[in-house]
Parts: sequence; C-alpha cells; structure tokens
Amino acid sequence: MDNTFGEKSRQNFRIEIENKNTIIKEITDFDLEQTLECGQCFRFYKQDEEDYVVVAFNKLLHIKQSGNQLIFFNTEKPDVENIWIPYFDLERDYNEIKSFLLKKDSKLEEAIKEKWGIRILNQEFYETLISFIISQNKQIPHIKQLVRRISEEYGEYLGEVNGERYYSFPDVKTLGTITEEAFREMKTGFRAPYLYDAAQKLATGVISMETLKGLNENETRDKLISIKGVGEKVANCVMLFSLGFREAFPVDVWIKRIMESVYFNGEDTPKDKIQLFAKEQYGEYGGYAQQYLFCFGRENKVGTKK
DNA sequence: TCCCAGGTTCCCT
DNA sequence: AGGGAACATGGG
Repeated sequence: MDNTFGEKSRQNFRIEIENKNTIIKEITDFDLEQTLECGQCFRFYKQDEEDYVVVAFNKLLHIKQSGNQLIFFNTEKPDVENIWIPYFDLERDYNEIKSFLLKKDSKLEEAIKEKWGIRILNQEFYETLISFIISQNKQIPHIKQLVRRISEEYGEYLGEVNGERYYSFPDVKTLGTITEEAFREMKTGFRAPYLYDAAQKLATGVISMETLKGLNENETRDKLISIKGVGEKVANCVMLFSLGFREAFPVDVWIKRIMESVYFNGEDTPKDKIQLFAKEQYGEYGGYAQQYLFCFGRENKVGTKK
C-alpha cells in the first residue's frame, strides 16, 4: 500500500474473522477511548465503555475494544485493512515514539504513562479543515454538535446503530454548494464566512490534497492560512491530524497553560515562544508530545486555578 | 446575568 | 509591530 505517512514499522497484530465481525488481536499501545476522546476528532459517539460509533471516510463503523482485541462489528476485512488500520494509525510503532520522547524529556513521563494508548488519527483532509475552522472559540461538545448538524443536512445517510441514524460528512462538491447564509443557518455564527471561503477553495480545487502534495511544512501551513478563518493553530491541527505532519505542534489555550506550567515556571509566555520551544524540545515528534500533554493536561486541569 | 469556549480578524496605538 | 476587543452560539 502507498505509504503517505512516513516510515512505519509493522506491528505484530493478527486479523481474524468471526461471523460478520473482523477482529484485530494482540494490539499494543492502543486505547480506543483515549484515542477518540482526546480532542483530535469530532465524529465519535460513545455507546458503552470502550464501545463507539465512528464516522469517517464516508463509512459508518461500530467498534469495541476488549483488552488487546479490537472488534469491528459488521465490517469486511478489506475495509479494516484499507480504511480503519490507516485511520487509527495502527501500523506505526508507538512504543518507539514513547521511548524517544521519554528519553528526551522526563517531564512527559506522567502524561505518557496515563495516556499510554493514544494514537494520532489519520483523518480526511477536508473534513478536518472544516471541523477545526468550526472549533475556534468553541467547546468540544459544541463542535461535535455542529459537525453532526452539517452532516445530517448535507451528508448521505450511512446507516443505523442502536437505533441512531448516522450521516457522512458532505464531500467537497456538496460543500461548494453551501452558501454563507446557509452556513449561518447551521448556527455556525461568525464562522460562516470562514466556512464559505474554505468550502469554495475546496470545491474549486484551489486547496486540495493534490495542490498540497510535495509542499514542505512551512509551505503547507502558509497555503492553509490563506483560507479566511485559518490561523496558525487551526493550520497545525489540520496538518497534524490529516496531512501526516507529525512535527506540527498546535498551541491553543490549553497547551499554552500546560506548557507554561511544565516548562515556564507558570509564567505567561507568548505562543510563538512556546511553538519554538516545542520544535527544539520534541523535533519531529512534536505532534505526539502535544497530544499526550493536551489530553493529560486537560483532564487534570494542569495550569488552571481550581 | 455573566463568563468562557482546541482562535482569528480587524482596528487601534 | 503588538495588544485588545469583537465576533455568534450554547452551556455552566
């Protein structure tokens, strides 16, 4: 398979088929809940402990983790291999990533120990872009709500799990038909003109995986920031979560607080200084460090006054 | 009622 | 150049 996301060392899990389900066995360094709930994606719906519905790449997935087994309900093996293994980044060696980070910086120990099972998802580019434009100045439940609303209005019906209906995220062609006014009617507020600009650039092909191909980190970021409503932070999220730039280090209010608390003696520090520090400290593993810190820090309210 | 949210833009020194 | 308010909407 074409390897878009850099070198991966193959993990030694096994894929088996039982009834209509496909099961991955002996999986390591992976926890479904930690991976889905750490704020990198917005299209997951908790059914039960370690039991989720996920919508991505025009597919509906019902998935459950049981120890070191991952059960893909009603899913054919080719879909697991071609869509979900890349999506969940299961072929990458996270043990190596964690060892690298721990050796480099013992301050990450607590975060990595607690959030040991995070993987960085490889999400669909245009959906990630639209989602993170929505994310500005909003809380995660609201973001989920808006992405779902847009999907129900403009996406395709995918199916039903536990009596709930699910819709795909609209493709770029459909996004291109949504007017600024229509985005406003979706309750996107002041983001409506931003979403409209992004949708137009996607639909007309001004911005696409194709036009971004071959660009380096800074070129890609600049291209993304040319979209109205996309700044440094949103661009970095899109690059990290959908374009394979694992060195990208999004600095939001949480990461700012957390980094100030862990590395800057709790003192107010400009975002660009944090950005620079992260680049020197974690290098090409910046994105991983960011997720461990973000997820751990947010849950434990690091740097906030209680 | 007030405050803030995985920010960005715009307007002001 | 750099700081700060404004921007819709929803929930605590």
